[in-house]
Amino acid sequence: MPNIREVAKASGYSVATISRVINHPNSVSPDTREKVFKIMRDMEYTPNTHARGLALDKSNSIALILPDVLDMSYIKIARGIEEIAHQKGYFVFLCNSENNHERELENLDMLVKGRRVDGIILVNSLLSDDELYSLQKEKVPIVLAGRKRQIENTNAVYIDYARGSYNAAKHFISLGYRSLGFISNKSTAFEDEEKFSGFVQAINEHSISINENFIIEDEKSIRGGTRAAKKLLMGKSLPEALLVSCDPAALAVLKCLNENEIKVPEQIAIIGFDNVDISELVSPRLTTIAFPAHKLGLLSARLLFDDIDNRGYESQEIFLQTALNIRESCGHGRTKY
Amino acid sequence: MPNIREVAKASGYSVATISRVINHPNSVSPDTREKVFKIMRDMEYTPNTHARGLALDKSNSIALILPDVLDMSYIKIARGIEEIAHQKGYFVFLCNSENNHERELENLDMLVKGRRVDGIILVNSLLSDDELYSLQKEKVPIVLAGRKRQIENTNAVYIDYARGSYNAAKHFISLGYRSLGFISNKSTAFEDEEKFSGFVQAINEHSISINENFIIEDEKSIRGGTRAAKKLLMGKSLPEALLVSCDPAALAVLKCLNENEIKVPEQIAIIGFDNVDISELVSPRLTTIAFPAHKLGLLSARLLFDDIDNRGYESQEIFLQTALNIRESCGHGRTKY
DNA sequence: ATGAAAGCGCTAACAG
DNA sequence: CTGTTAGCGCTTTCAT
Repeated sequence: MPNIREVAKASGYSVATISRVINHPNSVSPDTREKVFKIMRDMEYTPNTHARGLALDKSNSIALILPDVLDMSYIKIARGIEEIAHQKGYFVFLCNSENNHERELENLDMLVKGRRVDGIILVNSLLSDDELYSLQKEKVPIVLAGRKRQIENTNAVYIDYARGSYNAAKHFISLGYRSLGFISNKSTAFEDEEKFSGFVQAINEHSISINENFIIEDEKSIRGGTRAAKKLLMGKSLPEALLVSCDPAALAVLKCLNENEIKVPEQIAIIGFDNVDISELVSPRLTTIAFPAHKLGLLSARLLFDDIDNRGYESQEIFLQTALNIRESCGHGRTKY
Repeated sequence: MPNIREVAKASGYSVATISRVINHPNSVSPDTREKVFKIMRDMEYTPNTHARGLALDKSNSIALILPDVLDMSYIKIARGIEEIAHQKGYFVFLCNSENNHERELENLDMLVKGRRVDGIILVNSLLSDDELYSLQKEKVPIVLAGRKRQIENTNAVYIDYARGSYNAAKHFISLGYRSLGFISNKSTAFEDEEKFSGFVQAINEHSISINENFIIEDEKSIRGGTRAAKKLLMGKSLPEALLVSCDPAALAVLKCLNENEIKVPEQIAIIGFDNVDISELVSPRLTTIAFPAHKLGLLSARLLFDDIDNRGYESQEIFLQTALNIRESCGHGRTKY
């Protein structure tokens, strides 16, 4: 693997000139430029990123920190980010924080101080305000994805989860349901609190009372959904309508209800969250709250690169809304009572 | 952000000593070791990876190249890899080749020559033997995941896709089905050829003839499955049993059949591929060919790190078998005829 | 057990 | 437009 000195030697130019054609091609005569490019191609020269990184204190890479790599919604976000990064010639470090606060912090430290990433996208981060502040002090561009910005001067692309479940609950209410249940994800994530709060808000606006037996918390997964459904079925009565914080769990609930010969939506209406691909393939087709995950990724990345390319820009906060995908499981079209 | 010189100054030791406590803690007196560690902690010192990478020609990072980040099976692989890498203190570059040969090559070049990754895991790679050879010449540890090794001296963890569909087809045949169909993924991927070849082999062993109308190729997705199902339904007759190369497509086929009031498995039996989580939540529950994606990731990573830590080891080839998850859609338990 | 200094490959002054 | 060179932060001989 040749280095810049060998390219210089082979081309008859100096090291500085080679460096120039790489970094400022216009500052060099067209003639030398072409010659040098040709030689670089012939020798299959690729600049060493470590050397360049050391000299410029820049890595041409960004970090993406996800709470859970196996969650399809996060993956869609990742995809959007990778797309933009690739366009810009950046590579992305994939970090799975496993919803673990400590691990997120530890990774961040290595990434920022050690690897000198040029930017960071934190998806549904667990960081406290203080931690965010000290990250800011490192002067590395950040964007908070999925989470409302709580501190000044930071880019954020926020998904209005609360509004999403608010709308879903409202939809239930408008269809005449008065007894509502909620299955939430067991986690400390900000996102999950929000989902619940939107639900509660809708309920309060209609002075409907909440039956605590219909509020169940379990793992964000198929298993969690199954367990929650079983718990629900053990009670004396069922809610008329049920909002489930994630589609996989919602699908599991659907399945469980089906096995117990409880008709959806006739006996109990259901709405899920996330619009997982499969949700329209089940029967009844699952009504779900969709959020633009891919777009979230794209926007987060753009915001980040705006900041990287042009530090000092004013930071932005973008709100993204969810959409209620009305299908069959919510009993839309039923006669109100 | 302090550098090693400042730590040296603050501690009263030389730069060399600081470096030693970081890299060879035993080559230094216990006393200084403790002192220096403390100072490093106090100053929140983290070594600069670029400088270290430059000096050692090592990056403490590996590259993971995937054909499609949005495919759940690949993600499970990625997860396994990330787990091991994190344990070893490595970071992973996530690269989406988008099933694009050119892009895979280009990324590889930057990654190996530019970023000096310490190892590469190629999942279902599109690389030709020649390309693989020249990669080998760069002396960077490689493991081929998902794909049979075709060149000498390279680590590979291979999934026997062919055997998977062979077994599925055999299962169909043992249940008495004689008219079989196959919906395959439209792609140039090695994996997809294999799936088909296993199917063909099973058929040939029983001198069943193949009806070309029942062999359909479409996109590896829900949409592809839907289109394929429609095409099938437009024909005069339906096969008795259908093998579908991926679960999302299989689920779409199920749905489509259901809408057309064709009973599965009574009128047509179905087996999918990949064991997507949701496949056991639909009705009828989807029989599917599962492969150990997470394990594949784990093993690939271990093989890679064995090679990184100890170059010169003999390379290994590991075969992983699929498992036929028999559920309802294949008509298992029906009376043979 | 510790220190001094060369060198990893590249970029950006600075000088011509 | 091009060349010379210091220096980025770290590791590792080579001394002591």
